[in-house]
Amino acid sequence: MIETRLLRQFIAVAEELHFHKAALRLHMAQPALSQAINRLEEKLGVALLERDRRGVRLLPAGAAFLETAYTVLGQLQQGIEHALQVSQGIKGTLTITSVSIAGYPWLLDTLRQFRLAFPKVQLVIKEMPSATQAKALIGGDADIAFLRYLPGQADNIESRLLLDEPILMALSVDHANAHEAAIELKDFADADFVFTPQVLGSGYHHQLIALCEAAGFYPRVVQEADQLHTLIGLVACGFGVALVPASMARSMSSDKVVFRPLTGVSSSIGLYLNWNTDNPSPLPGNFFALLERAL
Amino acid sequence: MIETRLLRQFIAVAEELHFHKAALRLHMAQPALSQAINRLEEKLGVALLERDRRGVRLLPAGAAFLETAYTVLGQLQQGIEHALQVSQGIKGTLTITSVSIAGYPWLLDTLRQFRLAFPKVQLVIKEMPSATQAKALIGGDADIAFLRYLPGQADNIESRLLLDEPILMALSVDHANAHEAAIELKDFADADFVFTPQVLGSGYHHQLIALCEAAGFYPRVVQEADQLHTLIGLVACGFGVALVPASMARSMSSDKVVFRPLTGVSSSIGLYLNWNTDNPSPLPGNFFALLERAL
DNA sequence: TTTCCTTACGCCTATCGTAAGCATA
DNA sequence: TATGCTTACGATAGGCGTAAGGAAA
Repeated sequence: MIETRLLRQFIAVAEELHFHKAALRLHMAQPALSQAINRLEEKLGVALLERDRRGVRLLPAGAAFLETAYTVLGQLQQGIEHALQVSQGIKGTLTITSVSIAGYPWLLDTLRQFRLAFPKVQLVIKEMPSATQAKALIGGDADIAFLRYLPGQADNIESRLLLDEPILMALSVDHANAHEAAIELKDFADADFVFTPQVLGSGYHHQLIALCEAAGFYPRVVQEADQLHTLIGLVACGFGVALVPASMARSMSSDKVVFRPLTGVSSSIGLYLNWNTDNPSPLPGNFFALLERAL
Repeated sequence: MIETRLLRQFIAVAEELHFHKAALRLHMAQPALSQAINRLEEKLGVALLERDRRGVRLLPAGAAFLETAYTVLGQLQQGIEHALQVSQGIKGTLTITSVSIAGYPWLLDTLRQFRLAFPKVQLVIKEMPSATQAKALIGGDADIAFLRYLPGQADNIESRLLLDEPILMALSVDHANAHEAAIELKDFADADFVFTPQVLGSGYHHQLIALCEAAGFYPRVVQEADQLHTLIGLVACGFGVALVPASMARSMSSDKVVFRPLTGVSSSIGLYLNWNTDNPSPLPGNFFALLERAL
C-alpha cells in the first residue's frame, strides 16, 4: 500500500522537479529518493514523472496524483488536530435530552453559556418523554438527560435530583373552580382529565395516578397527549383538567388556562439530572461545571 | 509521521474492538498490533481506545480519528484510480483553442463525438485570435489549436494544414456590386473596409493586406473589430466591405449581407491544426483519432 | 567533463513474531 | 484456568546511504 512517507517524497520531487534538491529538502540521499519514487510509480501502476536530459516534468497522472497527495496529507493533519480537540472537549457533539426545557430558564441559560464557551461543540438537544430518555442514555445515544424519575437498575447511570417542583392543576378559565386560590384534589374525582400516555416505566404518569389515588379516586382520562404543552392546549379548549409541574405554569402563560396549587396532598415531582458514568467524553463534565453555576 | 499502515491497523481494531480478531484480519500477530496502536496513540498524543477487563472501546477521540482514517484511505484510493484514468486519457482536461468554430461543422461534430466517447474528460473550448492561440499552445495553456497560420519557430509545435478555403468579399446587399456573381478585388481600391486589427504575428491580417497589395492598392480601413462575426455585422450596417474566409459565409447567413468570390487573384487562407509535441497527455491523440474520421 | 538520474549492494532500524507477564473473571 | 492485552527480546525486511553506472550536453 501507499505510505504517507511516499506521498511526502513525491510532493518534494513534484515541487522541486529536481531529485537532488528534493532529497536535500527531505534530508536524505538522492538515490534513495529515486528508488522511493520508482516504488511509488510501480505500486500505482502509472508513471508520474518524466525524466530526461531536459530535467524532470510532471506527467498528467503525476499532476493529478499530486493533488491527491496534498489533500490526503492535509486531511490527515486536520484529522489529527480534530482528534486532539475532541479529546480536550473543545470539539465534538454533546447530546442532551430533556423534558420540555421551556419551563427551566436556568437550563436554557446553561445551554447558551455552553455554546459560548465551546463554540466548536455541536449541541444536540432533544425533548422527549422520560422513558425514551432513559433508553437513549443507556444506549449511548445521549450524554446527559433531564428527566422525571430515577432510572433505577442500570449501574452505570448516575442521577442527581435537581429540583422538586409542586404539581399544579391546570383549569380552563371557564371551569367552575377556576377562581379558587387553591384546589382540593378530591373535589375532582368526577372531573374529566387529560393525561400523558401510560408508557411502561414512565414514573411521571405513575406518580400522578398515585396522587389521585391518595385523594381517593382514579382519574377519568378523556384524552391523552405526549407533550405537556399539548395537554395545556387541550385544557384551554375545555377537554378537561390536567396535573402539570409548576414549571409549566411559568412557560405556558395563557389567558384561557389558570394554574392552581393543590391542598391536602403532598404533591411534588422531581427533575433529575442523569448521565452515563461510562461515557468517556469530557463534554458532560464541562457542561456540569456550567450547570453548577446556573442553579 | 502517521503512515497509512497505522491507519489500516487502527481501523481493524476500531471495527473489531478486539485486538486478537483485528490481528487475524491483518494477518499479523496480536502483540505487534498492540505495539502498533500504542505507537499510533503516542504519535498522535491522544488515547484512542480504552482497554480494560470489559473489552476494548472507542474513546471520543478514537471515534473522531476513525472517521479521519476512513476518509484519508478513501481519498487516497480514489486518487490512485483517478491518476490511472488520467494516464489512460479517460479523465482529465483537454483545452482546445480555435478561431470561430461555427463555420466548421466537422469540428463541432468531432467535439460532440469526443464528449460522448470520453464523458469524464472536461473539454475546455476557447475561441481566440490566432496569435493568442500560439502563445497559449507554447505556454502549455492549450493542448490543441485551430488557427490561421504556421506558428514557425518553436520546434515543439507541430502543425498540419487542415483545409485551404477561398476568401470571399462580404458586401451589404445595398452595395453597388452586391449583385455581381464575382468580384474583381482591384475594383475596391477606393472602398471602405472593415478589418480585424493588425496584431503582431497575426498571419491572417497580413495575408489579407498582401492580397490587396497584389491587386494594386492598400485598403482604407474605416473600422476594426476582433471577431469576424462582428465584421459581418459592420458590413450589414453599411460600414464597408470585408474580406472573410468562405466558412464565414456558411455560418453567418444574413439577408443584409452577400458573399462573393474574388476573381483575378489567388486568394485562399488555411486553417491549421497545431499541437505541442511535448504535451504528455494522451487526450490530444484521442481527439485526433476522432477528428481524422470527421474530416 | 559535468550534470543528473538509475542501478548495485551492504547496513540499519522500524516493525514483526515468539514467549513471557499480568490482570480479570 | 481461560481470556485478552502488554512487555521483552530476538529476527527480518524495507528503506537508506555509499559507490558505481550511464546518458546527455
